[in-house]
Amino acid sequence: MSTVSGSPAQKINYLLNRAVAEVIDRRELERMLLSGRKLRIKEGLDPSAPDIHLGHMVALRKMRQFQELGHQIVLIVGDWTAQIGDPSGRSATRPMLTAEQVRKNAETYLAQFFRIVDKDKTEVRFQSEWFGKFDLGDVVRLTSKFTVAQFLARDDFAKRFSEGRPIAITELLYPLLQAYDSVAIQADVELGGTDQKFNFLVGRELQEMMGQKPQQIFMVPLLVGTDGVQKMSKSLGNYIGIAEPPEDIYGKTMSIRDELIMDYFELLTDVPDEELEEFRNQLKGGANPMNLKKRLARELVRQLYGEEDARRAEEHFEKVIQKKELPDSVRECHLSFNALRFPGGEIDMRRLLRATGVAASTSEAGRLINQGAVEVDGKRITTFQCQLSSGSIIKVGKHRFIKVINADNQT
RNA sequence: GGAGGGGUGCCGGAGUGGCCAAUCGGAGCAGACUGUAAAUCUGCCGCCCUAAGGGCUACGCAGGUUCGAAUCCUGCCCCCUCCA
Repeated sequence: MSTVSGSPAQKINYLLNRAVAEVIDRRELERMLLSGRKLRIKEGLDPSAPDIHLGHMVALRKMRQFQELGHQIVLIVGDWTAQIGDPSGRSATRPMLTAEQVRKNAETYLAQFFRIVDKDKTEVRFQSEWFGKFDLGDVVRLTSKFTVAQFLARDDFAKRFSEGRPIAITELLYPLLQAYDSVAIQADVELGGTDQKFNFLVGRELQEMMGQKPQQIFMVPLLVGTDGVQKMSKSLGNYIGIAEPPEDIYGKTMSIRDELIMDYFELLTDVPDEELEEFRNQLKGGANPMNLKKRLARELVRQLYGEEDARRAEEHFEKVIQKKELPDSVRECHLSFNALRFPGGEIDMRRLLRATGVAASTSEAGRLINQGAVEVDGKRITTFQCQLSSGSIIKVGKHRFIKVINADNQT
């Protein structure tokens, strides 16, 4: 994991300026950081989407920086709010989760979370610690502090309301619960994406109402996903997961559109600002963006896996994608050739592709073959039947490879 | 409590008795072009069958009418809007 070197003052400066969208209240936070007091930095975990991707990483890196300055991360597992489904930035109601799903998701999430954030400087808390004791009276007291108009001020609520689309009552509850979390753990700072601004602000208000000092709000920019349009999110499928294999992280990074390169550098790496400026000039000067993108891809894999894996991922990319050579290792599939033969004795490639899992169905496999997407040992096939020897390499599309081994011979 | 509208493939959204495995758009996949970029163009985009061709499922659920239903009828479930 990367560490920014320098004096505490320099680190604070970096923390407050690099990859930051908005801080409320900035002056106050700066003062608190300089005071030397150990701050409690709150971060919410939404256990409905267990996989962490680069979009989350922007905030996770910030947490890491806070930790390096000696502060305490308090990670809240939203086991209650997950049952509601956070409506932030969405226009549709989300399905509720069962307690069991939440627990399982949280486990996966934490394992990934601690690849970036220091576990020893993190306090993990479950909402059920406090909401489990809530009774109706508490709920009434909590809800009575705010008005519908206040909540309708929130962008997505306002939009849905005016468009006549449904807003579940529980969704209005969401910001309240999240706000109460801040009270429960006495947060000094809450950290997250800009789409959370409303919820964060409710937290501030509620803390003040309940006699606490209102938390400072630290918002990081939202990372645009691999589609180049919408924010990175799992449900949109435009994400790069931090737990994906190095080659995939590298490869997916290479396929982002050029316009995103600098954003990614700024939000996801510690490449110094001066160097980024230089990159921008290079791009303006007509340099091939691919080279910068390779640097970016390397940086990302290095952060998540280390130098050695970054180098290997790059080699893999150059070899397989750029030079169109075979990868070093190809997934092997052992299967009975005889079970896949036509009466004439040749192999039915459609059934083989399905059996190996490359295609979801025989029909799909047939389509792939008809479209010229399938190569056997470097030769494109155009018919379903094929003479195949054990150990053949099959390539489907641009980057799917399998090696088929005839299991008939081995028994 | 009253009135009205609606549930279609991954999503949006046409279709109101046969020409519907279902127009179109998006997503996705593949091919061409490339820098595995983007954009663009082309094709595919339910499942199964030895590709032509055929079969089987499918339009909220369950029945029914009909030679024939996503389309008509009955019941049920669910959703939305407006009035109170």
